Amino acid sequence: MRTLKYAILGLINKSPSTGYDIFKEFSDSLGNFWNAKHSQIYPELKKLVEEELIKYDVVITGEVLEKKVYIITEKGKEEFKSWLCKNEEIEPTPKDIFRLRMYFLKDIPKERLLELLENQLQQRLEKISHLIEKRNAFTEVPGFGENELGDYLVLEGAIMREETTVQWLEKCIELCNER
Amino acid sequence: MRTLKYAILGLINKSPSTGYDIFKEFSDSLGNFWNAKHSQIYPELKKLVEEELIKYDVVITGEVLEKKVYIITEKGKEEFKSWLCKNEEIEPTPKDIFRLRMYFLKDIPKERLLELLENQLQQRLEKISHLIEKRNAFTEVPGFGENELGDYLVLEGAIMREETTVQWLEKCIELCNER
DNA sequence: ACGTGCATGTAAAGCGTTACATGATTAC
DNA sequence: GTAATCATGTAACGCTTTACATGCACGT
Repeated sequence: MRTLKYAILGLINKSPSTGYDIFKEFSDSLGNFWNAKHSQIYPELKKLVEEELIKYDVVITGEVLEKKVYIITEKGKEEFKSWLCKNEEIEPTPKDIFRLRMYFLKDIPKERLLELLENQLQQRLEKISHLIEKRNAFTEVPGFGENELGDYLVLEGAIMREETTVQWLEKCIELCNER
Repeated sequence: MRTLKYAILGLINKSPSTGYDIFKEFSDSLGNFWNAKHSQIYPELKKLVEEELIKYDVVITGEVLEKKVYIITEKGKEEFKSWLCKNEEIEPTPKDIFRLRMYFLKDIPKERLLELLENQLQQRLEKISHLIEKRNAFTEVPGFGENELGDYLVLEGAIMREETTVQWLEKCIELCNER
């Protein structure tokens, strides 16, 4: 499916980037729905150059450090946009180790079970507060056509998703506390 | 991390199963948070036998068809329960191709964008109705200690997750329709 | 001077999907 | 009879993570 290919192509399409820039973006906002390590990014960039979807300029930082700033080609733009407009089946539900554990909760002692649930809850709450901070950086909701709409929507989606997870965890705690 | 190992171990711990049984369970309720193809299951079963966490009896179905019914060993039970009680960091947000597309929505023509969103919405709604049917099979909410509590909780979690996705899609449609 | 971050790569191992292969059972 | 399902496996490929490897730039 080569999804990483299109994720990278999309980022370079937004603005010229180095491999390291792309890596950073995956730990930032994009991390809410895609990510990759640098060991996957650099070989993929090489491949994209071979396919003539991107090219690069070498830029010097400081005295000698060379970095490759990638830019998208016309061919790359076309291929990216054609991918972007494709329809798709919804994906199978993503794997989730914690839910797998909960499926087997009968074999967890009650006290331990509640500890595990509380711990997850705390971690999720912390994550939400980070996400909300990010949302606060938007002074207002972007309108259609504005650059930031994509960023805003996926951030909003991440917050909604996390809040629902919290509600689910609270429900689990409630049901496990019942007699 | 060997998560598949523990998923399989947990299933065999619940009740003796063949490889095919396990495969079926992954397409059923478990599919909401874990799955595997038979090509991954059979080699894993072999490995678990080598590790002495499970063993099997050969049972004849019909005239000649042999099937291997796996059962968990004491060692297997111990290792499974020890895994089950382990605490864990929350996982990075799962990858989601559709959200990746939405992040880049600026490059999708408005009409096409709305088509894509509506299509996702329909698929999610259908999925929800299947999940709700399954929930209806529970005549009442299982209490703590009952066998079905795990099943119920992860099903409930799946429904909540899907409903939130629908709300998010509706929000996307609304914001993309503005002005 | 030293630590953190910037910057780029390769290698090996693990995980997952698709395809290749085969054959019996059961319900219609 | 024939189609769907039960039943079990291997091989090849692709994607992802962890580890190996190196070195500069910049702020304090």
